[in-house]
Amino acid sequence: MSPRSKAQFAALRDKSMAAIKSAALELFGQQGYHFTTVSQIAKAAGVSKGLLYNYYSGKEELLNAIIMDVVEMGEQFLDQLMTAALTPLERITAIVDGSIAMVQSDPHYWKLLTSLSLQINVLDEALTATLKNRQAAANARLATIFREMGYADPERETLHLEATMDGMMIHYLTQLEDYPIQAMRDYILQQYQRFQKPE
Amino acid sequence: MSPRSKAQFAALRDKSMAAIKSAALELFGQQGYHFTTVSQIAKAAGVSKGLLYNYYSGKEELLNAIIMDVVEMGEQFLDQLMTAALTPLERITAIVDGSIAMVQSDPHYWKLLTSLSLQINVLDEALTATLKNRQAAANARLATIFREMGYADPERETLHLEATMDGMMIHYLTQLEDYPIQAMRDYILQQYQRFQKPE
Amino acid sequence: MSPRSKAQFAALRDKSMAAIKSAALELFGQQGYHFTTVSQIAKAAGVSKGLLYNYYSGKEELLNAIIMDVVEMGEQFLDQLMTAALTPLERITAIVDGSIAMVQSDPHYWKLLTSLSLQINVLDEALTATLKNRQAAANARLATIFREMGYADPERETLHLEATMDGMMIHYLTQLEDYPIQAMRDYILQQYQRFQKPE
Amino acid sequence: MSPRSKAQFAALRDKSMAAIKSAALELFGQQGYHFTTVSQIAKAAGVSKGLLYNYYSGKEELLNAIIMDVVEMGEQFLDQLMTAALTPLERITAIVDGSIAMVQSDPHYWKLLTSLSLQINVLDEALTATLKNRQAAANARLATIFREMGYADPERETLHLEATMDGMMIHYLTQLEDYPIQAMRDYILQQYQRFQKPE
DNA sequence: CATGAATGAGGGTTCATTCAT
DNA sequence: AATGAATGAACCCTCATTCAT
Repeated sequence: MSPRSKAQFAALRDKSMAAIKSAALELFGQQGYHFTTVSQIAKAAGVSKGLLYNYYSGKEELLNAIIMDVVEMGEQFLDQLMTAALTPLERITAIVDGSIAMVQSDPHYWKLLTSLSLQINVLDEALTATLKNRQAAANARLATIFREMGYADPERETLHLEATMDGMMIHYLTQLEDYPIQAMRDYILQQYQRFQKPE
Repeated sequence: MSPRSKAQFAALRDKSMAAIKSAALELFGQQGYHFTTVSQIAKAAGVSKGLLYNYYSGKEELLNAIIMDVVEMGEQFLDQLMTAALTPLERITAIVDGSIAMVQSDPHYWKLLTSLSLQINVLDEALTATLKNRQAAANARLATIFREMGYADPERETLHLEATMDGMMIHYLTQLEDYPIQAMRDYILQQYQRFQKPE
Repeated sequence: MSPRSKAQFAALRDKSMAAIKSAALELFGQQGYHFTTVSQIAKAAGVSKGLLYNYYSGKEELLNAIIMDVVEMGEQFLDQLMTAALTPLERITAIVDGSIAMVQSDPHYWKLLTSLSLQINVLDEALTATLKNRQAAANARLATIFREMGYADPERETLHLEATMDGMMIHYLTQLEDYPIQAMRDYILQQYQRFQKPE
Repeated sequence: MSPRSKAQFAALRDKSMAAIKSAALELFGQQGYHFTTVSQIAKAAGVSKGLLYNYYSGKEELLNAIIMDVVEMGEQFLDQLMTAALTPLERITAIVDGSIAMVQSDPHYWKLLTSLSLQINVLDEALTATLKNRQAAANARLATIFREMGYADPERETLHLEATMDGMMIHYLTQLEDYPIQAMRDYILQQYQRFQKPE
């Protein structure tokens, strides 16, 4: 019936949406959310401003879409890791190394995310709530690893690892090659390697 | 009719500048840097926009001035702490507790500062460089504490403490009363309490 | 596989055009002409924007088509009334009551039409001229009623009735149930009932 | 204290606000509200767009301000008329003639107002409510005239006169010199001249 | 006949900054 | 030292319309 099939329309749409998201991610990461204009994004994506607004209700929704994409990528990473046949220590090592790799491969973007999470009036409440829930779920999974290792308070251990990792990350993001990230990584993992399960 | 003395002018000037900085700090903290307008600051400070521009070349310089104030406050705190008659462990405890107290007393403001430090194009290069130097100096002083305690690699220990502290802070700033900051504080300090100086 | 007959195509076409006009009428009436978008009309009519532009050269022509429909409905009503076997007073009563009934049955729509007739740059000149002619023709028919009744100046009487009716309508449209439209109707008709044909 | 006195600032401000309102009134009247852009208004007023927004929160508030100005002019006219030493018939004559003169002197503007009162989503609720109240107050004053003349139902007579007047006005506004407004005026007043106070 | 992706000119609005006094 | 009126560039967003298929 249709001159273009549904699938053709969908392909067109998906392509444009992906181009827009990709351009926005790049620019938000490089310049920051507030300093990036919708015009810049449209131009970088090779589409008109109007088309951008056909697919995203505004600059903020575009940001939300990007963040959700990344959240889901992170969860898939954690899924794979938790279902793989690994010892607890190997899992932790994979998490630490995976996190470092992610941040190293796209530091601008992680600056953006961390910064946004601390800003007021930028992320809308619905998204903030979602992120909180997802974070809690991830924490619970991490805690099972420490429980398996025999830690007395796995939840506290989870929070401690996350604090150290996130702190390390913001220092790395601020200083980049001046920060001894590999040495820090080794030092963090050392503690878990030395841990002896109490009788 | 008698002209005001130079001292009187200086007093007026200092009072206005302080009012401006105070108003800006308050508003930046509550609303974020980008969502705070110069007009709002001037109105809150009880001065005209024109006067604000007499004292500060713009919104950004005002931000810089505020940040430098805080940096100096932090350094004074560290000064007092390092010259007081304390054991190394007491010093570390004071640093940890002092940091937590500061963040708890004005979380909005620390959200702002942390967020800004991760944003690009907001803080100018000169200020960024200054902050880096000051941070390095503070690190060196912290390292002396760990050296005194007998740690094998005091610099690494400093970075580790800072990472854990900063990570904890951003989690606290994001979750506030949902974050068990006291328990984390105890756990962090525990490690230093248990440390045995190698023979 | 057999191609559709011309009649089938025409039926499809008429159905789509009617759906579009109906949707447009509804939306223009509810939201006003300016606040209704072509996309909304197409969606409400269940057709694509492209198809809408196949049938109507744009938003304005669609409006014109709707207005012409109503003009023709009004003329048919007048036709029936003038050819029916009625006394002059019955005719006037029917006109007054018919007008009130029409406006009461769809006040949003009549708000729209009245408002449009007063706006500049919305209705194009050709349509405005047409409306003027049709109005003049209707006036002439109305005047015959008053002439039949023996009024000295039937044209003036026509203008007077129309002014009173239209004024009453805009007050009704503005105030709706707060306006005593039935009492006004009675009062208007009373004057014609009391009129005595001069010898 | 101030480099410009308060009065000087106020004069500057009032001059600009008046220029803006005057330009807006002119353009709204000529082109209609929706077809007039803020840029056009600013240019016609000889000020920047920014200044316009210093004084009016937007296009709509500017419209509201203009409407309120006119409402108050109308009320002043009615005030003068009601306090002057006139017979009831002279008062009515003055109201009719005054209304016609107002509409004749600025037809575009009255087209605008009438059209707006019938449009949805244009005038905000607060203004609509205010206009309703003012209209009711004006009606009450008009009714006192008819009461004084001895009409059995002065309120109804008021509504009737207003309907006829407003209807006549929209016909005049639509047809201008083609509409026999003086003849209509005479015919309307004739009815009141002939009225005999019942015993 | 029918689709909806794509356009782009132009709209209303904001706000850091300047400047005459 | 101090004011606030005035600027204008740039922003986000809308929507009637076109067009390849």
